[in-house]
Amino acid sequence: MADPATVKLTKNQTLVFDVLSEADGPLSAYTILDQLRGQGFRAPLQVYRAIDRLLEFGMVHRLESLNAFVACRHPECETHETIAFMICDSCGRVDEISDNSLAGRLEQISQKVGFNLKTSTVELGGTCGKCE
Amino acid sequence: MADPATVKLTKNQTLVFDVLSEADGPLSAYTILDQLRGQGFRAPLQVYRAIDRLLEFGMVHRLESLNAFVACRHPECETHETIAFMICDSCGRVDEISDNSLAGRLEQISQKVGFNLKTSTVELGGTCGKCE
DNA sequence: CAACATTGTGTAATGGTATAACATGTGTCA
DNA sequence: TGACACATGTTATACCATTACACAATGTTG
Repeated sequence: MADPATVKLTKNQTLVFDVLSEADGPLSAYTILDQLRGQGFRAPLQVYRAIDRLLEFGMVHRLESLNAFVACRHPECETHETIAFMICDSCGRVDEISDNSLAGRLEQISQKVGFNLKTSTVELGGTCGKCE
Repeated sequence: MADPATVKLTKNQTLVFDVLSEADGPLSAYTILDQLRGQGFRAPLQVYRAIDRLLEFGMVHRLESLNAFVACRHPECETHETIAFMICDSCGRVDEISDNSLAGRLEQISQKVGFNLKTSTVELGGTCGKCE
């Protein structure tokens, strides 16, 4: 992802990123909003706009199956095209996984049918080791 | 999926399934509702309830990244645990793919970290061959 | 058949997620 | 300074999904 130290974030982007970074699970936009009311946030759009930029920077990911967002925990990864998430039903913990073999397989599958792959969403549901 | 001929569907379930089967792309619950107003549908819950059962039967799939639903085009597949979708940005066409190697890889990734995999969401975005 | 449980249905209200439209500030640079 | 790009603030609205409650249809089982 983009290095938080090198990307110049605006005030709102910083506030939203900090909330997500300090959370230990995914947060919805409205949860973020509530946590930032003390800092002057008043409308969902303030959150969504910040998130849009953070998504572009690769500093935040969207979990489609939860309608929620997480800070990227994968700092070493500049080319984060294909990321899979493991989402624990039980404790809500989310693990971010970058797997070349998986990425390759998805690319293969696409090429086989002439599909020009741009984005991939891979979200695994289940229970994590700790919760068994 | 469950054989539509062997599963006994209720009236509402049949109506919803037929709308999805005849559509050539994913439909949102509210779009389905609008198409069924002529048949007496008046509230979203009528659609959501039918869809819930159809999802259980495996006759319909939910596309998380679109908040929409498609009829299963994969009749031969009884064990449809792992399905990937290719979604064309341009024409909206959705292709359903069942790939054992992909399913195996996801299971491997999970086992490696002690994650008990139950459900997987794989949705690929891009442009299909025809739209290039 | 009658009593009961189960499941499906109808309706209204509400909650949760996301964007459109428009106005205002703020920094940069010719 | 003026023009521009970009971030922000605010209101309203659209879109997606569920809760709660009442009632009807169906299917057991005695």
